[in-house]
Amino acid sequence: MKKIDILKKLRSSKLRPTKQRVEIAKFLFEREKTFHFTVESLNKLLLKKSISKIALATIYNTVHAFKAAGHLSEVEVRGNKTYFDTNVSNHHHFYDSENSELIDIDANEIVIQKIPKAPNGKKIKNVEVFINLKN
Amino acid sequence: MKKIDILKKLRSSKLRPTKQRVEIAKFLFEREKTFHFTVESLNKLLLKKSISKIALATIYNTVHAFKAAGHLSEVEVRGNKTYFDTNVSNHHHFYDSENSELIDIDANEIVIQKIPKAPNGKKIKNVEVFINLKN
DNA sequence: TTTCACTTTAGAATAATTATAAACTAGATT
DNA sequence: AATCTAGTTTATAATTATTCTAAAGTGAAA
Repeated sequence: MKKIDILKKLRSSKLRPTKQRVEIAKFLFEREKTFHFTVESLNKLLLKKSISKIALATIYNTVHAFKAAGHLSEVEVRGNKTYFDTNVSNHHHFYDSENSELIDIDANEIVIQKIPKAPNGKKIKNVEVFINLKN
Repeated sequence: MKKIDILKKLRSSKLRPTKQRVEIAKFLFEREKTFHFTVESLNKLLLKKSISKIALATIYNTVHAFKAAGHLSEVEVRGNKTYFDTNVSNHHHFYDSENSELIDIDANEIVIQKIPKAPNGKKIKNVEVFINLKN
């Protein structure tokens, strides 16, 4: 993803392209593979990579803004920290609790044959499958 | 579940049946349906029900001891608090984010037809399906 | 270039959970 | 039954993740 696209991405989602947002967006979205992270890990990685220090609160703000704009998805994982995923398409996850690692599984890699109907008055929003791993 | 069974349950899992543990165990396990809770909600409910006050730290200790002994399972839910479930059999969940409610789904209510193989050197521990609900 | 709503920032505040260390107790030993 | 001891409870402090606050900074419209 080029710089111009990052700017488009931000503008189209009504996020003013500030220095910090562009820097974080470049770091998150200018990569081939999808990327899983917590705010803490992202902060550490940004500290290593960048010249300018970005406040932790800004990283929280920015990540949540990207999530609200649909550029990041939040992944529920057992544990204390919140994980985010640059893959915002409908998909599933392997979760390796040994090293707290998430691995994406394409939606078409899992086929569900039978599923219960939603309770009274509710509808199914989406289905998420977690395959927990062991050694 | 009778009181004698609670004592057996605790003894068989090498948990000394203290007053607090018996009280919490009775509250959690002497019921028909499975029960979902957070430490906070359990604390509030115990305060209402019981005569004796149990320290919050003891509730954390006890819930984790029950989990370690296999009497409770931990459910991963998006959000800040940790949910526990008195249903320790292999099963799945509806999650209603409107009111943060979990509903059990029996293992045989969901049939998965196709599943990817585990990554190099890893094995599949278990598969958890979350059906997220909307109105 | 001026203006102003939006943003960033450091630090304080909050909330969930875990650690600490002193007092307590179940159950074994005498 | 009295004593002992390792395991347990408790109040409180500490820690950790996250959110709030309010002052200073900044994109971009006019």
